[in-house]
Parts: sequence; C-alpha cells; structure tokens
Amino acid sequence: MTTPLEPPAIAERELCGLVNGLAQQIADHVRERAITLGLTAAQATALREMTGPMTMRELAERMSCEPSNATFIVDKLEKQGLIERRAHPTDRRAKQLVLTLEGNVLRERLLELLVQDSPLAGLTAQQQRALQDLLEQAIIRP
Amino acid sequence: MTTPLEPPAIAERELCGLVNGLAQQIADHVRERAITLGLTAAQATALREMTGPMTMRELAERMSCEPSNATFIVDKLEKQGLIERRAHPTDRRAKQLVLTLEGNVLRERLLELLVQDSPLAGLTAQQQRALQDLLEQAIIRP
DNA sequence: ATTTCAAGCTTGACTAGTTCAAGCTTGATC
DNA sequence: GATCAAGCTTGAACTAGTCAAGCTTGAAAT
Repeated sequence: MTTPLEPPAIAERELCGLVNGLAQQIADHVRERAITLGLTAAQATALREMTGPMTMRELAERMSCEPSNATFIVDKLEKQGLIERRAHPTDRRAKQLVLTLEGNVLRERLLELLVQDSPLAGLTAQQQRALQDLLEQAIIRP
Repeated sequence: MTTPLEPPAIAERELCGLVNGLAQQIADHVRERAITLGLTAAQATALREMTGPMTMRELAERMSCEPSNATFIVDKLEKQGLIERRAHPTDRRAKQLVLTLEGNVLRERLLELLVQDSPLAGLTAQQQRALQDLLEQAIIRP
C-alpha cells in the first residue's frame, strides 16, 4: 500500500502539514492573545479586519463567512461597546460598521500583541521577506 | 495614533495576514475534500494525524485539542467504522486507537485528495522546497 | 408609476466543535 | 495500602457556523 516511488507527492504532503502546523500555531497565538483582551478568536479576527468603516457584507467577506455569522460576531462586539452599527450614508438597507473609540484602541493593542512573539519571530527580516514572496505567489486570488 | 516610523512591524502584520490567508485556503480545501468523503474537517484532521496506533491523548495533542474533544471526534469515526478503540497493551487506563482496514483506505484517499489542487500547486518544486525550509525554521517545536 | 426582482441584514433552528468540571478506573509513588 | 496523578468519558455550557425564511429597501423593467 505504501508508494515509495512518488517522492513529490510525499514531499507535498509534508509541506501541507507544515503549512497547517504554522497556521495552527498562528491560530493558537491569535486565540491566546485575544483572550488576554477578553475577546474570542473570531471576535479578534473581526476586529483585525475592521480596517475602516464597512458594511456587514464586506466584513463577512473579509472573514470569509456568511453574513448571518457576521451578525452574530458583531452582536458580541457591539455588546462590548467596541463597534457601532450606523445607518449607511447612501444605502438604507445596509449598516455601516464603525469602531468606537474604545474599539480602535483595543484594535491597536490587539495588532501589537499579535506581532509580539509571533510564530514568525524565528525568522530574520530577509527570510520573512522571502516567505512573503512565496506566500503571495501561492495564494490564489479569486 | 498611526506610527509610520515602524516599517518592520507593519510588514510582519502583512506577513501574518498572508500566512492566515494561506491557512484559511488550506482549511477550506481540506473541508471541501473531506466532504466528498463524507467527513467533516475535524474528522479529516483526526484521520490525517492517525499515522499509526496511538492513544487518545496522543491524538488530542496532535490535533491540539482537549482529550474530551478527541473523544467526541473519535466517537464519530468509530460509528463510521473507520477507527477502533482497543485495549492498550501495557496501560489498562489507556485506549489504543487503530484505524480499521476501511479507515486506512479512506485515509490514503484523503491524503491523495488533499495534495490534488492544493493551494500550494502554484509553486514550482524548487519554490516548495524553499517554503518548506522557511516553515521548518519558523515553526517552534515545544 | 408600479411591479418585480435582487440585495442587505436579521432571526430562528440546527449542527459541529470546543472547553471545562466532575467522575471513574487504573498506575505509580510513598 | 493509601494517596495522588494519569487516561478517558460524560454532561453541561458555549462559540461558531450554516441554511432557510422573512423583512426592508434599491434597482430595473414595463
């Protein structure tokens, strides 16, 4: 059943495992840091993606989840006073999400925490650049 | 509030975003392929990590989750006849997890599917090797 | 204008996944 | 032997996520 004659497939399996491993470490890292701020991982992701005012749909797309799920997450952030649903200036159907002052402060703290002790800290700046180039090429843009 | 004087931190934020992006693509890929085999993503992960007989705790560690969660996942796999809980040969407290014949077959099919059309297919063999080197160095081994 | 259809969001029901605390059996230590 | 720790399971609780249904609104066609 073993196929020692196909080194490329085996290597790619390993590579997938490595990427998965790194992804998991990053996910764990995000979760740990988020918890210290009283956030869950999903809430932290939402906060991270809130680079500016946007609609629910935009946020959902950035988080690659369904709008109904974004509703759920934004509910939590709203209860904590981190985000606001405002009337969209041009489309009355849509909500415009805006971070509160508190939300912005927490977002900055989160981003700082995420960089500190990141799983990528073991690489030199040059290596990080090389990794970035490879990842940019690997990631399929739809 | 913005700090334009710290380019390295900004770059690392981007890099984190890239790794997260790749991780999400891989996760989506895993989920899609798993579904075609009648598995959920978590079940597929468990199957992938079952490189040989191991205890519940070992599997939980490989999946980086709590043992109780492993119980939950293994229950599902056991109901599908893919895995067996056997008595551990030396420790009567522990269970020894073993894939059934069917489980092994499905695992091989899964691993093949995961390699096909992987998000990493856009890289040449040489680039994949370079990526592997970087990831191996980046990943912290605890 | 009016109708029709699509877009944006929410709600409710449901499922999977996850953690935690509690409890049981067994192994190891003193 | 008694005690404590390890391995696993159970049950309760919660997060996250999907899907279908429904409401409001915008856009497009008639």
